[in-house]
Amino acid sequence: MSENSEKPSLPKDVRVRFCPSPTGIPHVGMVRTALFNWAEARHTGGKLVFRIEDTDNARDTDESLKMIIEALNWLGIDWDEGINVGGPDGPYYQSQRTDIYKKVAQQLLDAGYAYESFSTPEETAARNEANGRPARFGYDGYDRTMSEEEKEKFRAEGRKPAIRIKMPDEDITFTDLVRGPITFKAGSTPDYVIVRPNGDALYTLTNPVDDALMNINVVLRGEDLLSSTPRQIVLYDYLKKLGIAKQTPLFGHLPYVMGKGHKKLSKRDPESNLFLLRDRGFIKEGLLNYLALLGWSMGPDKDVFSMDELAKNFSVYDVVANPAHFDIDKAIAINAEHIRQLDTQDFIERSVPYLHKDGVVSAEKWEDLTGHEREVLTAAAPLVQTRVRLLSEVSGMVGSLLSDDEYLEPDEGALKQLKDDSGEVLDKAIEVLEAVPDGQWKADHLQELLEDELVAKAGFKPRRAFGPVRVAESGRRVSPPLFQSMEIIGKDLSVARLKNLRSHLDDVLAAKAAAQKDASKGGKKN
RNA sequence: GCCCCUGUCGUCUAAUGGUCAGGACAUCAGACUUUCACUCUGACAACGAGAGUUCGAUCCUCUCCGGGGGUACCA
Repeated sequence: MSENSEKPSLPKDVRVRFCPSPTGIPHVGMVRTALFNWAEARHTGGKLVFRIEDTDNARDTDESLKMIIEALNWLGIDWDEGINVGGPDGPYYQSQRTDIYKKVAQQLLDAGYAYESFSTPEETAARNEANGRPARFGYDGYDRTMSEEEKEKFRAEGRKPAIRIKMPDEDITFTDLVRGPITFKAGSTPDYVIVRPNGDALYTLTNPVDDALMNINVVLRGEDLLSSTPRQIVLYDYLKKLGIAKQTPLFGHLPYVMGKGHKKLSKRDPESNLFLLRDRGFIKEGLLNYLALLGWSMGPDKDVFSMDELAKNFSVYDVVANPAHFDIDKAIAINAEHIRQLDTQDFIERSVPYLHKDGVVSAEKWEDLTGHEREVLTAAAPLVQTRVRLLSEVSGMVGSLLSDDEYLEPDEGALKQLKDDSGEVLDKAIEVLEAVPDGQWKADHLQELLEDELVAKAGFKPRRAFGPVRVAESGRRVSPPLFQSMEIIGKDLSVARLKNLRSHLDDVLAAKAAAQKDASKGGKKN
């Protein structure tokens, strides 16, 4: 869709990958990376490979791995080769590929592209300091020219070498798919370790080797990996010479997702935790849509779209390079749009787990609900769908409709709706409503009746008239539309609630007055 | 220190060598209304600074400043 003469064009058969390390809980930055890779694959008709980079035993956990897979499944981000689905280049767990890395490291060594390095980090730092270089100068290449005799001496002492890649002394340039041409100056990237002295291959080796073996030709990853690109480019050159890599992939570095202030969204931020967002009531469509907006946009006037539209329109060339802040309010607003777009039945079924968690219904799944629950929810769904922005808000809206309590304790906001004349309002409402024949207990009729009796005849302002009735029926200041609610609740319970609020009214008003007095004293507790 | 990325309303972004610099979220005001929402109307609000190129720069170049990342035997 987009063109950019400064940027290289994509290969015919795009092969992208998503390769997380299974550490910690899935976070939005990770999901956004997965999403863009997915979108690029779907847009171009290419393939998405899903690999797990579990080379860091200390931090990797099975729990994390399960959560990542669950996250992708929930979101509907699917892949073509890799974990669970297999493919021609497996295994797709790096922990099962150690022999491959060992062999490649040896080939690199034999070809002279890599060398054994006996210097410990401490020794390197000490040399830097002794030579007047900052300790952070990095590795100085000391072992590169070490003679065989010296190495032999170290081995005799029982020292084991790390393996380092030789970096050429020249500028390294590549054209980033999102940032354009980037040049790293010669000498700015030291010889780096690919295998630890204990034989463990590091990310620096495993990632490019697997990408090469899995024939990945487009790498879309986080900006944090940008500065490791020059060393990978060098490694690819070596791998190509060894016949291991077909090509150097194209790189595109996606901007960070930032949290508050100028900090990368950290795992401690609750909005970074995918499952917390889901618990909060984000639906996948809304969350994904919002995440796609972080660093990309569909066009001037469109920011609510589906996954299909994303796949149709996405292009890595349109990704912007500057970091984006995660704005929970906008995320919620986008989510609300998607909730409204849901088919009503779909909406209510997706709400059921949240309702169950809040103790509002008897089961986790729609199919397991009672007939009465389903009936009420079906009637209530259209009333609440435009009134919630997150699925977790549904409970508050339908709670009073599903409860069979004959008295609902007014919450704090509801208290404010109750005035000195509320008793008269309730008396009148009870009188009028008790006389309604069962067959006429319908929202329209109730509305007509109460408007007539309370407003027109009794002269109450609508707000003053319906406020107390609402409080009686819902216990809250905010509720779904009153008359429809009363229809759903039914005559007996509706009237019972009115009567009960009426009989509690004096106490409630007294308590309210006391609370106000308290508050005006300074509001300090203890 | 050195290397690299980045800078348009508070936030996400669009567009452009010449426009009133557009939209969305948020905020505020209003309409609708039985509450709250939905919907609609309106308001507020941005090109980090300085040079240079140019008839003209938000856009091109340079410098500075701000922010971020790297400089690991993490990824």
